[in-house]
Amino acid sequence: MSESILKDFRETFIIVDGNSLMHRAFHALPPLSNEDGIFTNAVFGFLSMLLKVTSDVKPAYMAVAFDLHGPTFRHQDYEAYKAGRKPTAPELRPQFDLVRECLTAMGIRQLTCPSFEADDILGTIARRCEESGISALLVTGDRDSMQLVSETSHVLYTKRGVSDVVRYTPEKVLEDFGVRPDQIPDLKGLMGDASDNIPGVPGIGEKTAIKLLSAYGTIENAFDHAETDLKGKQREKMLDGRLSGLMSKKIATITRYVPLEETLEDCRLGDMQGGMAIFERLGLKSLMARLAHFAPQTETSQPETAAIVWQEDMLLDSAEAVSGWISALDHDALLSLMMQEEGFSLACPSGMRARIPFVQGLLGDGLDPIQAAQALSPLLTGRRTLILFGGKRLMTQMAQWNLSLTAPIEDVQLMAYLLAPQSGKYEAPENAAALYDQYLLDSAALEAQNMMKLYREIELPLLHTLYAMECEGFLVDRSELTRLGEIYSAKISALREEIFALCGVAPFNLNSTQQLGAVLFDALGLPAKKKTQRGYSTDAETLQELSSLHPVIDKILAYRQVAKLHSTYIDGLLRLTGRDGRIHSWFDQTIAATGRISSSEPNLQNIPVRTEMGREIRRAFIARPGHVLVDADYSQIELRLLAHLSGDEAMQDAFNRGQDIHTRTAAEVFGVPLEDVTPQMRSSAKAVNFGIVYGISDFGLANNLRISRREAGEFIDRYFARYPAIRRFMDACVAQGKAEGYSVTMYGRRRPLPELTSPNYNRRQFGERAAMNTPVQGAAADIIKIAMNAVRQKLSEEGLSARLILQVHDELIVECPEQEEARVCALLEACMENAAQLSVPLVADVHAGHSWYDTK
DNA sequence: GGCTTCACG
DNA sequence: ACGTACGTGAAGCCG
Repeated sequence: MSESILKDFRETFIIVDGNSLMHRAFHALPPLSNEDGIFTNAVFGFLSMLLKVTSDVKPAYMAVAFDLHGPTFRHQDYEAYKAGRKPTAPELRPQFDLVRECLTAMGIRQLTCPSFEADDILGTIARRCEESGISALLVTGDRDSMQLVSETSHVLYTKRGVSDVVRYTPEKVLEDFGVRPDQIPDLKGLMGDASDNIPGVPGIGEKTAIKLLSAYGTIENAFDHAETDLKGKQREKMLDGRLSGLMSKKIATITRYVPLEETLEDCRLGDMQGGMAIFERLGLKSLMARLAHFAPQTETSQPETAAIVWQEDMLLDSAEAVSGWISALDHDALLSLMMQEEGFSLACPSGMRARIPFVQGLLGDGLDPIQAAQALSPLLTGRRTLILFGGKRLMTQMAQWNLSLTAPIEDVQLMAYLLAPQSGKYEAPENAAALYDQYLLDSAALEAQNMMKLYREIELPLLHTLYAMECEGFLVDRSELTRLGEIYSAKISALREEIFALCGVAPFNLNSTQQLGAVLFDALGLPAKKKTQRGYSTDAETLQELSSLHPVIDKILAYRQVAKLHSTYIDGLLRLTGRDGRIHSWFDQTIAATGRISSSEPNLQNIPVRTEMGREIRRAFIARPGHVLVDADYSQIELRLLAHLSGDEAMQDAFNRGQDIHTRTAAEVFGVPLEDVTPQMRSSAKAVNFGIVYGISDFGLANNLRISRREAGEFIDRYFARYPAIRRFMDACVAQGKAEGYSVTMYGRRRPLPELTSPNYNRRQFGERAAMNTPVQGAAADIIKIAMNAVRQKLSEEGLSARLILQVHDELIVECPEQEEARVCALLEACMENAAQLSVPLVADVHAGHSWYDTK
């Protein structure tokens, strides 16, 4: 973050939208109050954010802008606007006075102006900074402010809560909004903004608005051309909505000329130590500690963990330049490397940085991506540790260019995932220098959260295990897939004819749930049960209940089943089979919030098995000639973990005796001897066991077992009466989650659970179920990862040519020469069963066969 | 692009 | 009064 500021030696002005950030802070944090019963959550969140930005950016100037109440110039002429305003919560209102008291004590200026809003003040400060050659950083949670972004004025947007921030540059605004910053008011003018009660041009949405603006630049110009250039509905909407659109743009435009008394120099930042006393009074202890870091350093102060001072970027546009730069490197043990669209970026801790831009088009100096990668080969195969972001992706890319990446690596994407496993995408740092900075920060955070071992001993080795699996791939019998496809096609045609005949209507698109709903529930008059957002629900569960009312229902269900098999599995798999006849799926270890691995392009973790027709697909997954597949799956790993983690004696006893857990549960719950358990009883008990692992609710169980909610509740009560330690464990999971804010597995993997403090009942309930499920599902994920790494290592140690080719959550598949079958079966079983030492046996069932189908 | 449906653990 | 079982990915429709 400080990098772009160091580059041009400008001073930075941080201007904060006080109202916006206070609201963000208030809603992001639980309603904490101090010893005196005063609510301080918003004050804490706000100041915490302020100190974070200050330490990251080291600004020369700082000010906080606040709204004054009453109508504003921008909105006064627009009555409807007022209706959209929500009253400030009673717990928040007094915190504004508190935070302003704190800011005053810290020597931070507060800027207000009657009739103007905070973002108008932001606009004014940004303009004045631009005129004075100062960089501005606008801190706000208000997307309207994006129009103020320029080369030297950036917006630090608080996406969610106060810690999740994104820095908006002009490029980033264009990327996210589809228009330049100065076009944001035009965009709002066209598409409107429901949250601000800005109407826009009725009927014009985001996509159309962006299209019009990229063609015409401004909303005015778009209106001028609407009559001649547009046609049909769109032309009509634009002509009708002209006045509303121009008015909307006016409302959305932030003024940059607010009459402020203060000069920029008035806002110069001091050491803020004056805040100490009031922080103490308010009981904000952790802020005191952080504020102390800003105290003027005395000579005896400890050396800080020295931040890197990055040198100028070297531009390397030839193989010779790259070699020269590499040979000039210090003997640093580390080097960070990123491959981006524009080129490679490199940085090492001595401060040296370089870029290798990719040559554009056919002309010009420089290297194309392959040449650049070739020039980097000494590093890629060297002994220096490379710090990467998404190392597996880079290894795959290099392999496509016939290059290898064998150097030891660190993967900051894995670190970021472990630190925040549900944020989904992990934004890549801007360049290798920023990547190195993040590596240092994330390493420290992993240490502090006791996850370094998880990273180093499980996730990082797993990256290589997964890469090897992807390279191996899974051999498929294309002719078998084609043969099945023909059978499915024939069934689809036949079913389609029968369905149209039975319905007595003209052919319609059977794949359209809307058209199907219209036929079943309007034309045929069948009773509609569930509704979806778009009309009737036609899912399998709903249709099943109508089965006895009309013969077409079963045909539709059959059609759906075969159509799914054909489109997703036959067509999908054939399309993704490589030239080597094998399917190379992508395994992603940075997706699932619980720590599971995901598989895509294609997903090999959802190949059908539950119905015979679907299971046939597995006949096409085969071992190569002279080889077999060895398949091993954990038996009830999640329930065994539950028995272990909860310490429940009855459940542990069942596993220690090798009993069928669902039968034993049925015997317990129904109070009958094991041998008297009927299949129905076992099936119900199985549903309860599943429910327990998912975080039980009477509603969910009732739905699943098709019994009343009351009966389901009684069922659960009886279950917990027989397994009391499990209830205690579940309660403890939720309590732990609420106290710490996250769930944790026995290997230290964390999953933040902000839902647990949500004011929304449903979100909170969801949080509780996730708190019960995550320690179990997550630990199972950890254990099979340990097993996978062990399998790779043991196969290598024993010199076997067997290779791991697939993982399906609790199942591993190895392909090996026929003569290795017995050894591999034993090795696989041992690796899986010894992956963890639990208080109950961990059991894996192993089977071999020539196709995946045959291993069952 | 969001919704619906359905495949797996 | 509310409205859900936990975790994923892919295909197809529709506006």
